[in-house]
Amino acid sequence: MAQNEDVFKKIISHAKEYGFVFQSSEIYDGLSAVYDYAQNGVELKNNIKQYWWKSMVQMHENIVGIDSAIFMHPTIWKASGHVDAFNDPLIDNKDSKKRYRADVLIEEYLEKQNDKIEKEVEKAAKRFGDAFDRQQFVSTNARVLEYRAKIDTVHTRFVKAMETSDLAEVKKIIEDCEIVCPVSGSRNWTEVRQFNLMFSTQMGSVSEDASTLYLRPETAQGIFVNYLNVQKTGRMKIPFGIAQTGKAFRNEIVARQFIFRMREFEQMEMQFFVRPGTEMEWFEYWKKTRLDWHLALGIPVEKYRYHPHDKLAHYANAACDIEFEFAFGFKELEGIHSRTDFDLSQHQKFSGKKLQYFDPELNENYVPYVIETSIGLDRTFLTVLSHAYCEEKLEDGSERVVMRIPGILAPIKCAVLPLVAKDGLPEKAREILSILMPDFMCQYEEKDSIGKRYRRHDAIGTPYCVTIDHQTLQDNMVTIRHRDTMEQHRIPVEKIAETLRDAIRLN
RNA sequence: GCGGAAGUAGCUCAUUUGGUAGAGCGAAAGCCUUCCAAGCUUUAGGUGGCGGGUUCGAGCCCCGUCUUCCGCUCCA
Repeated sequence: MAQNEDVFKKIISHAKEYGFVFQSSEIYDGLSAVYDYAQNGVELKNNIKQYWWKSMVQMHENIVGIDSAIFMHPTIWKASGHVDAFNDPLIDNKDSKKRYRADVLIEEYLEKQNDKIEKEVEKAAKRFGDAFDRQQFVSTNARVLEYRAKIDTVHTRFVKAMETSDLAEVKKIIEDCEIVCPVSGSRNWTEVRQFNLMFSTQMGSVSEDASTLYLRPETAQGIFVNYLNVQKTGRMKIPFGIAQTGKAFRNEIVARQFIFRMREFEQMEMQFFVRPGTEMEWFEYWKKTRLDWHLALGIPVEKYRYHPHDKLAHYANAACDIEFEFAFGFKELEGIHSRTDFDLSQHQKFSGKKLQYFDPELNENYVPYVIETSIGLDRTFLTVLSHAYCEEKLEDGSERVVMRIPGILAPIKCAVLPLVAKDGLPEKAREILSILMPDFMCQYEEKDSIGKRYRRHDAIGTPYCVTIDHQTLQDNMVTIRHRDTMEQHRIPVEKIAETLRDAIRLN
C-alpha cells in the first residue's frame, strides 16, 4: 500500500510536470479540491468523453444525446429529493469527536425540560391525591412556570433560527442551554455548519426579487425533465436512452485524493427508459455492457469489480457500482442504478405534467422505469492515467517513463521530428506535418537530440513518432517509431495516415 | 470537520546553534549533428505559500491563514 501511494504521488507530479492537470488558481495558493486540465490533459479528457459518446450514442440506434443547462428550475431539486435530504445543521464535539445534528440536540433538550415538568406534576399528584387539579397546578406552580417559560423562550428562538438559517444563533442556543455531549459530557463544541451539498447562487440582479438557484449536483435531472420532449421529437420507442455529459457540483465536506473527489466534476450519464417489470433484465444488461466498455480500454479485468449496494437510495430498487483499483484501494468509478419510476413520477407530481409513454404493444400508458449508467469522467481520466503510467528499465540499463495510454485516447497521436534541424529536413518535416494535421493531433519538434524527443513523447503517451532523415528527401520514406515497443521501421509518407487511423479507431 | 506532518526556482532537494539563498535536472537562445534523455556556450527564473509578531537581524523561533499529504470522520 505504501508503495502504491508512492506511485500515486509520482503520477500526480507527472500529471503536473507534463501538462495534464494543474491545481486551480495555483498562483493564489490554490483552491481546495478544484483542478484545471492542462494542454495535454484536456486532449485526453476530450478523447475519453468522445470515446464514451461514440460507444453510447453513435453505436446505439436507440440512444440519443442532449446537453441540458447547469441552471435548472429550483423546484426540480425539491422533486428529486435533493433539497430535503441535505439540509441539516451539524455540530461537532471537539472532545469526543462525535458529530450531531444541532437541531436534534436542541429538540432533545426541550423534551428533557418537558420531562422535568411531568416529574413535578407526578410528584404533586401523589401529594394531593384525588384533589389534584393538573390544569391548575401547571398554571400556578412556580417551578413549572419557570420550566415552561424557559422552554417557550428556547423554542421560539430555535424556530426563528431555523427559519432564518441563523447558525450562529443555533450555536448560541446550545451554549445558553448548557447542552453537553452525551459521549464526552463536555460543552466544547465547534461552530454549527449547514451540511448542504448543493452550491447555490442568485438569478436576477436585484437582490429582493432574486431567486435562489442551485448548481446541479447531478446531470440526471436534466435528462428526466427533458424526457417527454426528447421522446416526442425524436419519436423514440421504449426501450430507449438519453445520454448527456456535463459538469456537476457538490459541496463536499471532505474532498480529496487528487481529482478523485472534486467539488466541480464531470459526469457522463445515460438514462435508459424501459417497460416496468423489465428493469432487472436491463439492469443486468447495462452492468455487463458498461464493464465491457472499461475492459475495451485494455485495462485488465482484475482491476475492476462489481460492488452491489446493500443500502439502496430512496429512488432505487437495485444498484451496483463498477469499482476500479486505484492506488488508494477499490473505489467507485461508475454506478448502474435501477431508479424505478421515482424521478419521472416525482416530476409529474411537482410539475403537474404527464410524463407517460403510450406502449402500442401493450396498448396502455405508463410511467417508464429507468436504468441509469453514471460514470465520472475525471475518475475515468485518473483510471487511464494510473494504468498508463509505467517506469520501465531498458536493456542498456537506462530508465524511461512511458504513458501507455490507448492510442484512441492519447493527447498527441503523432510527433513529427526532423532528425537534424538543417539540410532541408525541417522543411520536409513541416510538409508532412501539414498533411497529417487536419486529421490528427500532431506535434512538431526539432530541439534536442532525437532520443530526447522520443522520451519526451513517451512521457505524454504519444503512440507514434515519425522521423524525417536525409534518406527521406530521396525516397519519401520515414522512420516510424512505436511508443510501447520502441521498435521502428520505414514506411512511405503516404502510409502514415493509414497507420495512425488504424491505431485510433473505435472498436 | 478533527488530529498529525509538510510548504525554499518548472521538478528533486541543499543552506550545522537565527547573520539578507545554492546545486542538479528542466526551460529558453545559439553552436554541434548523432535514430532512443548524457557535447559546448550563454541566459532567464525565488519579496523562502501568504499575513503578522519576537529580534539589531527571521527560510530557520512564535501566532494566524491558505494549500497539500497521512489517519479519523463524512459521503444519493
